[in-house]
Amino acid sequence: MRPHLRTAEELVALLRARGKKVTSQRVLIYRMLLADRSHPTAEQLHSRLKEQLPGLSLTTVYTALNDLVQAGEVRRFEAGDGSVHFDPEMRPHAELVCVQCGRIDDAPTDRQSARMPRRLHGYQILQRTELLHGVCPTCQEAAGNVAATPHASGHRT
Amino acid sequence: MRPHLRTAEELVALLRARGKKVTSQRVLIYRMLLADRSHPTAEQLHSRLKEQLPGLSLTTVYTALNDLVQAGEVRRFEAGDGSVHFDPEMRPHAELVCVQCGRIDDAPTDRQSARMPRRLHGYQILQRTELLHGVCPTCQEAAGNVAATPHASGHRT
DNA sequence: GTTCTTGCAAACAATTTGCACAGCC
DNA sequence: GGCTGTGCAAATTGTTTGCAAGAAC
Repeated sequence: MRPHLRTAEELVALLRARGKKVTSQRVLIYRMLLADRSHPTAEQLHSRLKEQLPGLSLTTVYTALNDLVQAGEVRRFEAGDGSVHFDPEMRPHAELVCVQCGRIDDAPTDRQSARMPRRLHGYQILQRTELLHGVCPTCQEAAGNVAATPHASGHRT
Repeated sequence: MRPHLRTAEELVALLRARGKKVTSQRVLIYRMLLADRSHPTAEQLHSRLKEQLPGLSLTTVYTALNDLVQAGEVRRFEAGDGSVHFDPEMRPHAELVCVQCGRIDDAPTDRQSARMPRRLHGYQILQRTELLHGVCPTCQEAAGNVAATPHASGHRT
């Protein structure tokens, strides 16, 4: 029992199974998303894809991504500042979002990250999204090693 | 050491401390947000507030909310379908989001919900947001008690 | 051949910005 | 009185929609 799509071939199978057409655009879009671990936005994806397929329209990218999200094969989330990102990794995991540079990493899924109750407070839980906002290593250094070395210095204001 | 604002009076103190002006609008907006556990959007908040203060503009609501978010006194998050919500509860907790009706509840904060690592994967974690997407009790019933009673019936398609 | 997809442009919705006036301090 | 907040309208940004032509089945 496969968890979720991971290869372009599986995408083809999914599209067929859903009565959708397998177009070169969709395959390319999905390939790009799979190969991109940076949690790109629709626009970022589009601009990268245009290099390979100049005629590709943003609309098509949105359509393809939305389809995938609806099919439950791609995760879509907002970083917190309004930017919307896509992630092909559907296994439960947290996203590390840098509030300074906007960079996003997948948090190493260990203990609690794997937990997703089937039911909670009467709700039937289908999916879980965890966002951890903070400062990435790079930005910590850029901000001077001051903040990098936790010396119990109040970080308010 | 208070965790975060909980009363309108504290809001006044915060504004003063930040050199901001205490306007009737801001107090009203914050009061309304505090009294509203439904995780309203800026527009919902605005339309409710207009009943009490007809002249209130949406711009002002946005400004006030953004200020509060920046001050770290209000949480802002996207439900997953594009709608942006605000929540005055800053203590770590998860949001239960109904994918059918859009209703949002706070998940009873127990065990794992309280966990927020200070550091992870090199990141300095500042805030955590957990979204649990699922079907609320009401929508489960509406969809017929079929899905309500887990009988291993595939819920795909 | 029929149906779904693409690409372009227009339509939309949500949020921000510029500016003059009003209100806090 | 000085400075910030408010309200209105216009500007922006991100995403969706309508439609004709093209590709997949």
